[in-house]
Amino acid sequence: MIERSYSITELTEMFDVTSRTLRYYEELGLLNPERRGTQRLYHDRDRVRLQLILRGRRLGFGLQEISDMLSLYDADPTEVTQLQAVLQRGDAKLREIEAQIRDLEAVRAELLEVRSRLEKTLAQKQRGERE
Amino acid sequence: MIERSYSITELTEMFDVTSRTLRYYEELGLLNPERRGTQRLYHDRDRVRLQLILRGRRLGFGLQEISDMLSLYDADPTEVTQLQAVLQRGDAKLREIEAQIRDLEAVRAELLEVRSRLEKTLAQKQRGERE
DNA sequence: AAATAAGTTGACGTAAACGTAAATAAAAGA
DNA sequence: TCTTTTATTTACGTTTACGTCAACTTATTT
Repeated sequence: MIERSYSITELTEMFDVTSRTLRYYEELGLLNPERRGTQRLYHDRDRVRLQLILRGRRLGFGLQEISDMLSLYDADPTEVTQLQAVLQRGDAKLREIEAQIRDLEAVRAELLEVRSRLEKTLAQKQRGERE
Repeated sequence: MIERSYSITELTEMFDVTSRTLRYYEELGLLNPERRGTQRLYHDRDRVRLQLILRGRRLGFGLQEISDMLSLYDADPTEVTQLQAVLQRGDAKLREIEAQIRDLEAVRAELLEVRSRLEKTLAQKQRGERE
């Protein structure tokens, strides 16, 4: 696989975001593009991180929260106690995620119920109509 | 089951929200408490709706979006075409939810991977330590 | 070299979802 | 009845996540 690099507009077009968004994410330390003089040069690493960030946004996470999760990813702690702390935080986040999945599945079930109720009503109305 | 009713502070304590939040939701039409003179009187119906709203918030939905979903719940359209429209909107939302569940499960899988990686590193360090 | 396009740094603006404080009214307890 | 307590409306403030200029600087075309 070849190491690609991207200009800011290439990346914005790729993910349908504005350059402001990319600069803002950088301001928060979520992205760290290389500098080619004054201009930003994004690499695959940045692209992947951006993808993760945007998925997080779609899922309703805040940028600070996303930052925390990303720090779990690339954490490489030297101290054992630090490593254990990271593990704890990761587990906590994992439990949150699992709770969220359960909640979403409840929403799904409720929507399906509503759906079948509506379909029943629809069938009745249509039977009534063709008389 | 007895029909209970709640004052605004009872409800806020029940769900750990402020009265401002409840009034704001009312302003947006998400809640419609009875009025006992000038004061608000919430019933079980309101309590259940509030519960749904707060779950929606935890899942990252906006209040407008939540309002739309609630309107699916209590929609009782008279026209067949309207009913079909509601069904369509419901199906669209359902697909969104399912996509969200898939994304969340991906996040879960990634966190589990990170976790096992960290545990391996931890085991190594601990083996190294007791020498 | 001149013109056009792409990118940069401020800096002020904005929508959503409330927080917070002030002024006032109504209910409940002593 | 007097006084806490609870609640109401009004209105300005705040945080997050960007949008939107403006004023330049740097690259790229022609």
